[in-house]
Amino acid sequence: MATRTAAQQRNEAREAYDAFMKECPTNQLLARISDKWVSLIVSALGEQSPMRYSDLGRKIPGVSQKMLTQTLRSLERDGLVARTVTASVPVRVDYELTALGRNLCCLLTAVKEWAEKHFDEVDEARTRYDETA
Amino acid sequence: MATRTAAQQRNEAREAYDAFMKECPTNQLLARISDKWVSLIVSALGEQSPMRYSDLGRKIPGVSQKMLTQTLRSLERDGLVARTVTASVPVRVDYELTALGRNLCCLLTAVKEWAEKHFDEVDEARTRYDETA
DNA sequence: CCGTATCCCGCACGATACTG
DNA sequence: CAGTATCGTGCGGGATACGG
Repeated sequence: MATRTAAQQRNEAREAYDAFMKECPTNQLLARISDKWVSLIVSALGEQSPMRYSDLGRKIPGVSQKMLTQTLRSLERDGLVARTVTASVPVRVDYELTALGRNLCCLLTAVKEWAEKHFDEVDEARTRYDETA
Repeated sequence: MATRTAAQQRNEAREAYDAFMKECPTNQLLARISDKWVSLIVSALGEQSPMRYSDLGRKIPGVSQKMLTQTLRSLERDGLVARTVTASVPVRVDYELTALGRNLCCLLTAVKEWAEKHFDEVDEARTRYDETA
């Protein structure tokens, strides 16, 4: 049992690799931002702010309550959006971008505008690709 | 068999609805771009181009063969990257951004740089949030 | 070297129902 | 109105093996 199998060695290598990778914070943050709900919510709040919970739900097509709440919570945790509760009947909750959030929003709306601008080219490329297949 | 069942009609209506109303095509494209593998691959190709398949695999941490191939294919289909096969032994395949891809790349690397720059603030916000909990 | 094909697991996500 | 709680499932995506 002194001998180490190839599988074991591969596993150890993989674990070491994983451990190293977990420490690369930049990619993690990038992956968090590169999420479709994140970009949709942030850009929605960029256009109009503050917005109520239900406003966001109506503005963003196809989002479920769960994902809306979940994403908003994570954005709040990351300090990108601020949540304000107005205790009344019925309760009113507003969301708006923080300074940091507005900062990021510029970049994301730039991406969104890129999508609007170049959609035709992409669509064209797709049909061309599919025809050749 | 000439009659169309109510279920069929409902289905067709639903599909038409989904196709058109679900959300403007812009948001779909935005969702496609807001994918972590997409952003990682595009930004990798932005730094250095052209790159071989295995180079990309080595450069991007934690990507599987499957996701690498899959994402590259979709990017090729969307006209964002170009794939060049050099028939030799062994085969050599190079990937590089198209003009459209380079265009998008500027924006994505801006996002990546944002992530690098503001990571500390985000991390700080997180610990603050977790403490208050 | 550059993939494609296959299996399979976990969890992201949606649907639904319930509270303050 | 603004959420939580719970359950079911589809599919993203990893591991493995094989083909050109």
